Amino acid sequence: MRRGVPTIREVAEAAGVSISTVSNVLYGKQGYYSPETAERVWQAVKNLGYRPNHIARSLARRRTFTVGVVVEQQLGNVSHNLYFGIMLDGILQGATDSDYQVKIIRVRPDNPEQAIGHIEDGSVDGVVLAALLADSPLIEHMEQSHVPSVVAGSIPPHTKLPCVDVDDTAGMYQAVKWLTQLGHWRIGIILGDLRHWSARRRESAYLMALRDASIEPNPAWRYEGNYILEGGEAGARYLLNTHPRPTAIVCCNDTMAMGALRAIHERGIRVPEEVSLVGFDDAPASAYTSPPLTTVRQPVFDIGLRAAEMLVQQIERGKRCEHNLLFPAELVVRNTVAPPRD
Amino acid sequence: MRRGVPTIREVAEAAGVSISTVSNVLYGKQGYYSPETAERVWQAVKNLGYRPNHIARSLARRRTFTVGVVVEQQLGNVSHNLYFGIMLDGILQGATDSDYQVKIIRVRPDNPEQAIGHIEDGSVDGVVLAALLADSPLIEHMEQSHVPSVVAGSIPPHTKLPCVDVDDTAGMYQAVKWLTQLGHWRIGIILGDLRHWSARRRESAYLMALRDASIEPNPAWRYEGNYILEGGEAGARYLLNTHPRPTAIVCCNDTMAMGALRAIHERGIRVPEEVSLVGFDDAPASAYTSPPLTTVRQPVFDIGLRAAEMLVQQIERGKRCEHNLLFPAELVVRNTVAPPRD
DNA sequence: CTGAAAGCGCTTACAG
DNA sequence: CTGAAAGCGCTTACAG
Repeated sequence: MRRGVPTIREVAEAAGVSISTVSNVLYGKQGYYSPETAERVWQAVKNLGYRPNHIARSLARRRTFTVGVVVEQQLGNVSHNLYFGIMLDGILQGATDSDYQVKIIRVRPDNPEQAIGHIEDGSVDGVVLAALLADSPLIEHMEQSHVPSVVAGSIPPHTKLPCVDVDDTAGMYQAVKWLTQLGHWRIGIILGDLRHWSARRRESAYLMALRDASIEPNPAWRYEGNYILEGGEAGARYLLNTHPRPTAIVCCNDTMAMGALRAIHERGIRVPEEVSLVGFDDAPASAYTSPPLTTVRQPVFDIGLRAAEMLVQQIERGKRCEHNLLFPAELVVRNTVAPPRD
Repeated sequence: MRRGVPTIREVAEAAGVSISTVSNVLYGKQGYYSPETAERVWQAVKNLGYRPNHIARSLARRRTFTVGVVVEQQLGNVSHNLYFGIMLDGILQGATDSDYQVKIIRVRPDNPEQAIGHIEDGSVDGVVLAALLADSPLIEHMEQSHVPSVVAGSIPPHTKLPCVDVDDTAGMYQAVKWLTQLGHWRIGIILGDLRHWSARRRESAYLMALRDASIEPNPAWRYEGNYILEGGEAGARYLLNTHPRPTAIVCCNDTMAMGALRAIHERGIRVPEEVSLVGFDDAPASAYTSPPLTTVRQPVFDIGLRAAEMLVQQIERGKRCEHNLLFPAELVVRNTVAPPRD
């Protein structure tokens, strides 16, 4: 395996210098070598097709220049939602801009210890914890850990770790408040997976907005979803069977709103004339549903990007970033909301 | 950075044995140590919270137990399509099942050399090339490389590298043939990004199916798309403005079909009564469009999974796998296709 | 400006 | 069964 790959030693021999010198010119250390030496070294590098071994370099420097992205292995994450892909893209951008590579660390629900092993085994300089579950032991672990971390796409209430996320409380509050101002008071909700902080926070914001409008929340209009299409569909079916049924339904992400839309169509109910619908995320597809979905936008790519940047800073400055970063949510008005008819 | 992390030396001291012995018990080498020794070592490991350093281990063994996933940084990949997320999930599964970690290697169109550097710098034992562009220098490079690789989600015509993908030629052929059998002959196509082999192959299959039905392809009914929503929308707008317009439109992926659906609705044209529509992928959302999308299913997760498995085998057996793996495509009939009316 | 040497934290023959 | 030693491919003071 990997036979015949040239090492720094062979470069040194070919250039007729020591390996220290090769290393120095590779690093461009000013004042450590003459121009002629550099020239010979670069020639040898080129002739041999030499590339520094990243592993050896990492061991010697005790820095790997790679960050880990830790993500739960489960529904609603990678495979069922563009959310994770977009965030990963942002993280990739932020990391590679600083010349870090990225490794995926997947945590299996039944075996978080394995993930911890991969975080602590020296193979990454830091990790971004992506949309972790509320009961994940990872966050408590990372608070004690020597390896730097930042939390992205979720804000555990009491953590000391730096977090970057959307202000979903404000976003959801605004959306529900707007519905109430339009005259809706029978407002149903299809919740996200409540193991996520985001889902819990969005429910709280919904309740707060109702209370502030002096509307008593009706438990019959509350459905526990899971952030995926099927959950949205089932949720809408359920809500549409309540009596009286809601005049508006808020979904805690757009994927569920798409599922809900299908169930609503199936019943022959018109959106927004007979029922209003609002989502959360502003996923790419949300402008393409019919009718186009009114939703709350969050900057998922930027969340990933900034999380990676904060992590890199933390790694390089050697101390923890003290502030959280909360992006504002933005209400995106399209065509699924209208005042109630009755 | 990472101060205070215990090393094998400290474990050895705590257990009162040599580091070789520690290493041997860690590896469980039969017959290399007494039960009592093992006991003392494990105690020390536990007390100190020792974890073997993965980098040091990699250097010593010249094996990193990590595979790279190389993916183009660009539209239509990660952020715009669930395709990549699902494939990544499959790769993750396949890799972690064999205790490999995975690193993302992103190739920037303007700088493929950088990606090659990350492949060849010893930080991965092998790579899966995910949905590479046809003109990517990566595949030619990997054919010469010492590092094992498998191509996933694309089949470059003449490569010696093992490939795993769907048989999209058969899938597309079947779909178009079916349309012709229903009586369609004005069949438009919204192509994928033609820099992908998949897009080219699907076009060929479309043409082949037309020819086999003695239908002359009309260049006016051919639109070059890009695998994303906007392209599908623009493509449908274009096709609906041709005279006469197609009675059926085939989209080279579901994401574009969703875009097309929107443009069609916007024009007040009914699907499938006035125009039939077929997609490709069977993305999760495709059962949720209205009407639900008829499409060609490909097993994206399994493509990723098997690609990773083949790669691991190649790494461990030390020799290249000789056969490609072509999953059958399956026509999924939902509600967007009907016989033409005229 | 240059190079010998120690060291990064492991593994792996090898000798005993 | 056990340990001293060499080695993996680099980097980094340090002496000259």
